[in-house]
Amino acid sequence: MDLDTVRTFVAAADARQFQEAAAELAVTQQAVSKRIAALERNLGVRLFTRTARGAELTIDGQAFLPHARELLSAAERAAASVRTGRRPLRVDVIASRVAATGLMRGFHRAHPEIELDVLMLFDIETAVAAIRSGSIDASFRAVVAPGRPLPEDIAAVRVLDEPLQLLTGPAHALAGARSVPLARLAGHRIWMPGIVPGTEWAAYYDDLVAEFGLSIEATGPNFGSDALLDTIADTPALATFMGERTRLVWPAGHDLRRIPVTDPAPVYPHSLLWHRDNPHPALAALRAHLAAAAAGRDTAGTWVPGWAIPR
Amino acid sequence: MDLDTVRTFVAAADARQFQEAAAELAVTQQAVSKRIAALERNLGVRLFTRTARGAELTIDGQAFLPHARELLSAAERAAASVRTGRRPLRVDVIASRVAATGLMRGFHRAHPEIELDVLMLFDIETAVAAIRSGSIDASFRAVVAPGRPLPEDIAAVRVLDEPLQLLTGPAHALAGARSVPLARLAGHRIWMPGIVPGTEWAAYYDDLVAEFGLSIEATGPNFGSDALLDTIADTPALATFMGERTRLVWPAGHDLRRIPVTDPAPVYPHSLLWHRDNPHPALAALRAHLAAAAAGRDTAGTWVPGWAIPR
DNA sequence: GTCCGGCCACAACCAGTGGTTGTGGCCGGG
DNA sequence: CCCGGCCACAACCACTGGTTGTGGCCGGAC
Repeated sequence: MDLDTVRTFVAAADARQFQEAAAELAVTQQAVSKRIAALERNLGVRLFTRTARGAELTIDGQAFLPHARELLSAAERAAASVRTGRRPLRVDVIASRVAATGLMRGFHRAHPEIELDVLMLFDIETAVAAIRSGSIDASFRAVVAPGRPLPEDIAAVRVLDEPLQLLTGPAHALAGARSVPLARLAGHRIWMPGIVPGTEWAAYYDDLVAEFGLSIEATGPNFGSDALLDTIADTPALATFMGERTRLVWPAGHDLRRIPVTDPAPVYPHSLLWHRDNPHPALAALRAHLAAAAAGRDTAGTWVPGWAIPR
Repeated sequence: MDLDTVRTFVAAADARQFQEAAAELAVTQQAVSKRIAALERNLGVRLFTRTARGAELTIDGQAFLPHARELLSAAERAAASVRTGRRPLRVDVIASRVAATGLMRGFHRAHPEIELDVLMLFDIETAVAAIRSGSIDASFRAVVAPGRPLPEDIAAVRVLDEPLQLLTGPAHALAGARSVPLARLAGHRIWMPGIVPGTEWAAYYDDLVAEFGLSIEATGPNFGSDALLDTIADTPALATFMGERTRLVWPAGHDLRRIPVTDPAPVYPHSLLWHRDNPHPALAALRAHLAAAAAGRDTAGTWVPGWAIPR
C-alpha cells in the first residue's frame, strides 16, 4: 500500500468517477484505473463498482475510506512535525520521571487543539543546546547542576515539586510503615539503577546523599522498570525512590509498598526551560497552563537541593 | 513520502544502525542508506547523525519517530478494515438521523478497545442484503417497511425511540410554543427534503401523515442541512422535523426554535438488525451494550408506526 | 602510531514499477 | 439506434529503486 495510491483512492471516492480524479491529480484516467486496480489487488477486495457513469464505492470501499483519510492526515502530521516554522510545540521531558509527562497530558487535555511532540533528551546540557538552537521549544528539567548557571537567553520557572516515596517489597524492614522520616533511611540500601553520572538527576541524588547521609547505589545497568520492580519485590534489603505521581503497573503477586518520606519530604523540582526569544504561540499557552497548575502549592516541610531555582 | 521508506526509518531508528535494519528488512545496507537519504531530502531535515558505529536519531528524528509509528499503524488499521475474517465490527447507521451515531459513540466510549467501522448505506434493502452477504455486521434501521417482513436469518431488536421535534424559524406561527400537540400540526407546511420514496424512512412519514392528517412536502433535492436550516430560518410558513438528539450547529443570526411535539410524541423507532449466524465477538458486546442502554425507557404517550417491531 | 574492523556513502548498472498513448467495450440518454 | 462518456486492456517507455563494488571515516586494540 502506498500513499499516492491511497490519495488516488480518496480522490476517486470523492469525485465518484476516475476521470475527474485523474484530472485533479494531474494524471491520465488510465493511471488512476491502474492504481485503483493495484490497490484492490493488494487488499484483496473490490473497492469500487464500475458503471457507465462513473465508479461507486462498494461497502468495503466505504469502510476503507475513513481509514484512508486518516492515513493521509497522519502522513500530513508526520511531515508537519519536522517542518521548520509552525511545527508542533516540541517539549523535552526528563526520562524516568513521569510527573512531567503527566503535566503535558494535563496541558493536552486542556488544549487538545495544540499539536504537541514530546521527546526525551539525554541531559540538561543537550536540552539547553537544543533550546538555544531552536530544535526544541521547552524542556522539563531540575534546572542546572551546581556551578553551571543557565545562559542568559534561557528562561526557567519551577513548575512542580514532586515528592519522592520509598518503594519496597513486602519483606523490607520499613514495609509496614505509614511514613518514614528521611533520617531513618540512613543505613538502608537504596538502589537507583540507570542514574547517569553528570546529569542533573545524578546531581540531585548526590546532594540528597550528602545532606542526609543516605547510601544510594547506582550500580548496574538499567534493565527497565520491570526488572527494577522484580528485584525490589524479592529483595528485603533493597528499596528505591519513586516519584509520588509515577503510575506503575506491576505483575500480580508483587506486593510492593509505597511509603511517603517526611521531615523533610524530598521533592524533585521540575522546572520548565525555554528560550526567551522563542515566538511559538503554543509556548505561551503552555507557560500559562503550568503557572495556573502550580499556583497555591505549599513548599513547607520539603527539601530541594540548594541549587534548585526558587519558586 | 512512501510507507516503505517510513518503515525503513522506524527499523533504522530501533536498530540504531542501518546495517541491522537492512538485514531485518531483507535489503542491502545501501538500499537503506538511499531510502533514508531520500526521506531526509523530502522532509528537508536530517533524521540521523551517522557515526562510525551506527546512526543516532537527531532531535528532528526523535520528533518524527512517533508520527512515523502512527503512520504505519494507521496503514495497518486501514488494511485490517477490509481483511476478511477478524476485521473491525461494521455497523450501518441511517443517514440524516443522528441518534444511531450517538449510540455508536456511547458504545465506543464503553469499549474503546473494540475496533469499529461506521457506514451509511442507502436503505434497508441494501442493509439487509449486506448483512446477509456478511459485508456488514449490523444496521440501525426503523426495521422493514409494511408488507415486507424480515428474512428468517435476520434478527432485530428495537433499541432506541427518538422523539421528533419541530424545527422552525423565529417568524413561524408556532415559534413561541413550548410544545405543540401533534394534531395542531395539521395545516402547517412541513418540509423534509431528501426523503427518498421507498425507503423505510419515507414509510415512517407516510404513516405519520396518514394517521394525523399532516402535510409533509418532500419536494426538491436535498442540498444538505445547511441549506435546509437557511430556508427554515427565513421562511415563516415552513417547519421541519428533527430528532431530539440531533446536534446541529447553525450560523449566528439564525434564530431557530426546537419545539417538542406531544399527544402523542412521534418517535422514530431505531432498531438493530444483524445476522443470526454472525459470529463476530464484538457483535455480542454491541447487543449487550444497547440492551443495557435501552432498558427502562418509557413508551407511554408516544407514537410509532404499526409496523414497527415491538419492544 | 598504526592497523584492523565495522559502518555508512557514492558510483555504476540493471530490472521492474508505474506512467503514457492508443484503442475497444459497455451503458444510458437523446 | 447512434452517440457520448467512462472505464479497462495493450504496448511502449522512462525513471525509480534495487543490486554489487568500492572507498572513506572513525574507534578500539595492539
